Amino acid sequence: MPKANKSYFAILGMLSIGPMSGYDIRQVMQKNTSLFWAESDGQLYPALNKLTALGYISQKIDKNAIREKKVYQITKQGKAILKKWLAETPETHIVRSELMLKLFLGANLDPKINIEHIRIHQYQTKAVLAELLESKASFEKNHVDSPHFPYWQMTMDFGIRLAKLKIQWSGDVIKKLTKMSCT
Amino acid sequence: MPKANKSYFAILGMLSIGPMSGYDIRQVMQKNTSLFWAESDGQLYPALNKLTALGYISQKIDKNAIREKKVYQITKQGKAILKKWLAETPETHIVRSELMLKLFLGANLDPKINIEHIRIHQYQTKAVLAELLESKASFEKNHVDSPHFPYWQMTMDFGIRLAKLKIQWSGDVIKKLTKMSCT
DNA sequence: CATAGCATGTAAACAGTTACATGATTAT
DNA sequence: ATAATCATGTAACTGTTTACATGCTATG
Repeated sequence: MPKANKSYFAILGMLSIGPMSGYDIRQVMQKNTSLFWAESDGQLYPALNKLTALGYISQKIDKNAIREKKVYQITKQGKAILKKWLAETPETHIVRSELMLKLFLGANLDPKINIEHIRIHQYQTKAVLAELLESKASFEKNHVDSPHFPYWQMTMDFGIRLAKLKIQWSGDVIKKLTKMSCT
Repeated sequence: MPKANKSYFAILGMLSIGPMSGYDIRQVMQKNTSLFWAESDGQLYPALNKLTALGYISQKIDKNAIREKKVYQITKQGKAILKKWLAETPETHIVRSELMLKLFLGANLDPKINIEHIRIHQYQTKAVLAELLESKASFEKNHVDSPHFPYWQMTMDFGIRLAKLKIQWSGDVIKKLTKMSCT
C-alpha cells in the first residue's frame, strides 16, 4: 500500500464505521461523502483486495444475504494505521473548478453565455441543498445516538452552508452580468 | 490534444489574457487562480510545446528581456477553440477534501486531535483571506479599466466569501468539539 | 419482459505529480 | 558567498477514470 495514496485510507475509514461490501462502500460514499470524497470502481475493488492481502481488512462471504456478497471488516492493524493517518494534519488538496476558470476568462465571451453557466450552477446547487437538508432531517431522526452523529452533522453543516453561499453568490453574479449585457 | 484534457484550455485561457512565457503563466496561475486552478511544471511545459505544434499558439524568443525567454501568443485558431470550450456548460468536477474526510471519521479519534486539525485549517484560511483582500484592493486600484476586471472581481469575491464561511464554520466546529471533550 | 439496481471485477488509456536536471541573475 | 528567483524542461512514477465484462434479482 503506497502510503501516499489516500484512497486506501478513505476505504479503511468507511470500514471503520462497520462491516461492508464493496458495493456498500460505494453507496455510503455516494450518499454521505460525495461532496468531499468518492472513489471510482476502478480504484475501489482492487484496493479492497490489496488491503485484504496486507491484513488491514478481512473478507467474509455473506451467504445469508439475498445475493452472495463479500463483506469486509477492518482488522486491529487496519484500525491502527487508520488512526495514525487520521491524527496527521490533513494536507490541503488542489481544487479544480471549471466554472470559476471559465468565469475568470469570461471577457472572451458574450456575458449572456456566462449568465447561462451561472444559472445552471445555481440550479444544480439548489438541488444539492434540498438533498442535504432532507438527509440532515432524516439523519437527526434516526442516528442521534451514533458516535458518528456529531461529526456527520458538522460535515453536513458545511455542505449546507457552502451550498447556500453558492446560491447567493450566483444570484449576485447574475445580477451584475445582466447589468453589463444591457449597457 | 486530447479534447477532454482541461489543462490545455486553461493554458490557452491564460494566453487569451496576453502574450506570456511558461514562467509567466505559472505566476499568473499562482497569484490569481490558484484557489480554483493551477498546473504543475510537468503539465505546463509539454503542453506549451504541444499547443505550438498544433498551431493554437505561436512561440517567439524574446531577446529584449533580461533573460532570454520563450513568449507564447494565442493564434486565431487557438482563440476559436478556446471560445468554443468556454461556451460549453462547465462540468462539475470531483472535489477531495482530506479535512472533511477526517472529520467525517472523527469518532475514531480523541476530539482534541480533531480540534487541532480544524484550528490549523482556520489559521491557514485566515491567511488566505488576508491575501485575497489585499490583492482585491490592489486590483481595484490598478485594473479598473481592464475588460477582465468585472470577471476577476467575481471570482475573487467567491474566494473571499468562501474563506469567511470556512473561518466561521471552523469556529463553530471548535466550540462544539470543545464541549464534547469536556463532558 | 424490460429496466433498474445489486454486485464484482479488469485493462487500457489518460492525467498528474514529483524528483531530477540545468544554469543564469539578483538581492542580502 | 549564498539563497532566492528567473527560466525551461524530462522521466519515472503514481493516481484515476472509463469502458468493458458478467450475471443475478426485484419491480413495474
